[in-house]
This record gives sequence, C-alpha cells and structure tokens, in this order.
Amino acid sequence: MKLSTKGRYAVMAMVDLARHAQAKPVSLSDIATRQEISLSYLEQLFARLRRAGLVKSVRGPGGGYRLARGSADTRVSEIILAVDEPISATRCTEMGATGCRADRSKCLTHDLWEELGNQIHLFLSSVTLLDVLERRLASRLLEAPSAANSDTMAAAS
Amino acid sequence: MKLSTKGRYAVMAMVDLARHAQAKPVSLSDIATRQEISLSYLEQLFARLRRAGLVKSVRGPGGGYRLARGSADTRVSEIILAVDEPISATRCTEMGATGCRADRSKCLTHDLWEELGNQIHLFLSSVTLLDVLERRLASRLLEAPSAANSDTMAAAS
DNA sequence: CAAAAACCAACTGCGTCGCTCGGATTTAAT
DNA sequence: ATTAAATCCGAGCGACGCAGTTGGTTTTTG
Repeated sequence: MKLSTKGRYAVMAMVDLARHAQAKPVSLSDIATRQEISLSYLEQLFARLRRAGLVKSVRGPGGGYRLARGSADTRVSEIILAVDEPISATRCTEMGATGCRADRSKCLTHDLWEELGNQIHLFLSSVTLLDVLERRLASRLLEAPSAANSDTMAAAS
Repeated sequence: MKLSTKGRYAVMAMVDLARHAQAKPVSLSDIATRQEISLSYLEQLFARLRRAGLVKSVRGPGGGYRLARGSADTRVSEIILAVDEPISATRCTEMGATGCRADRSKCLTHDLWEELGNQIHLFLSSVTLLDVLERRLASRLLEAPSAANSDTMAAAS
C-alpha cells in the first residue's frame, strides 16, 4: 500500500464524483475545475480507475463518469490501489512473502512493515466514499490502546 | 508522516544497532555489511539520527554509535520522522492546518488524510525497538473494529 | 457537420532516492 | 609519532516517479 499524493488526487476526484452524482454523468473538466487538478492528469487517473472497475464512462457530449458501484460500496483503499504503481520492489517489498534478503531470511523489521501495511489497509478499507462525504471518520477503531504508556509519545508533527 | 524506503533503512539500521548493543559502540561498517546497506548512505542517515538525539557517536578507532536512550524507549515513529524530509507540501500538507486550497476551505478529504496520519503515527509510536527485536507487534490495537461490515473488504494486497 | 466529451501516447521539468567519491577530523593502538 | 579506524562532511550522479503538457483520435449528441 503505497501512500503518495497521486492516490490523494484520485480520492479527491472520486469524492467529488460521488458528491455530484445525479442522473447525468460527471465530466472530468467539471471535476478538474472544482478540485483544481489538471484535466489531462485526471484523464490518466480515471483511465486506471476505469480499468479497475471503479467507474464507468459515457462518451460523447453530455458524457462523463459514473461510479460503478454506490458511494457506500467504494472503499478508499481500492482507489489508492488502483492508481498507484504496485511499488517497484526496493528490497523488503512491503508484502514480500518471497523473503526480503539475498538469503531467504526475513529481515528483522519485516513483521513491522507487514503489520503497518495491515493497519493502513484496514483503516482505508473501512472508509467508503460516503463516509468521507458525511464526515464519518475519526472514532472507529482505536479509541485507546488500553494501557501501554500513552503519554510518552514523540513530539509528533 | 512520510512513508518511504528511506525510513525503512533507518529503522533496519537502528534495530540492528539495538540488537548488537554491548559495552562497545557499534560501527557503521558492521551494520552496513550485516544489513546490506551502503556505508556512505548509512552515514547520512545516522547524521540525521544523531541530530535528532536518537543516537550518540564515539569517534576514533573502536568507536561507533550507541542508542541515546534504551531500546525500550526509542520509538519507530521517531526514527522515521528523523530521517524523512518533512514533505515539501504538495497542496493538502498532510497536517496542513493552514488549509489546503486557494480559498481557505478544507478540501473534502482533509479529515481523511488527517485521520490516516494519526493512525499511522499512533501505530508507529506504539512500537519500540525492543518490541521489534522481540517480535511483539500484531495484536495490540484493533483486534476487531467491533461491528461495521468486516467481510466486504477489498481484495487486499 | 460541429462540438463535447472520453480516450490515448509521448514527452518534459522536477524532486527525491539510494549511492558514490573524495576528502577532513578525531582518537585508539602500535 | 605514525598508522589506521572510525565518525564527519559536502558535492554530485543516475534513475525513477510525479504532475503536467501537447497533440492528437474516437465516439456521440444536437
């Protein structure tokens, strides 16, 4: 699960699409002006989203894009996975499974990244477009890791 | 909280350092050969780690690095924050607060990224070097998001 | 037919990553 | 004192992905 601004743009666009979904499909130029994203860049993102089956396209004037499924059935994780390259494998491939070193031994931190990947994916797949629109995030999962020193946290940022 | 392979290298090196901590400091060339990371690259990473106060250096032959605090008091989140650029601000600055658009309105997905950032930071700051060494991850937080459709999850990967 | 839209491919400027090179400083061991 | 092991430091480099641009083509509505 790569996490770049590219995925963010895609999610922004999809939320915008969900928001303005009506009888007529939504054109990319509308989304482009509303979200302040380059039209051609959006085209590239939506090409991937279409191939991933997240949106359907309608060609010709008055055409545009529609969500393939409902906004309550489209998860943020899917959008990000659709547009991001599945990472080019720089050593420990995040989900390697094939083992992350020359010899076959898992590196010491392998489990850590795997768990982190799980956490992120779990969170993002628990959020739908509708959730974002209606501002239903926060709460849900981890209201408090129970005990475990919760005050020694780093300075954050 | 940026998430790149750079931070991963740093964490790998720090875990290695924690593992081989004894009376004598650990030299970077030892870590380099064990972890298969370029020595000069390690030097750059440790320069940042030192400036962040996570390690102390001992110069001269027989020198090397030591953890500034114990392995149970060094959190993974601190390591990553130390080595990664604080991101160059591409629109919605992850933690913007200043607002992410030309006009002052928070973009629709602002809350989402903020929450995601919180999740990641919370997880990574709940894991210490000692935890990684002793393979104490998994479990901890979200054993189950209680209700909320947990079966409709995307294909993962 | 004209215009609006999705489609498509190639290219570009830029920044970061991972790494190299060539040093300099400090300091323990001989 | 010399040597050598180590940290320090800065400049630069090749490759890659990102965000965007250009210049089309196809489809379809009016």
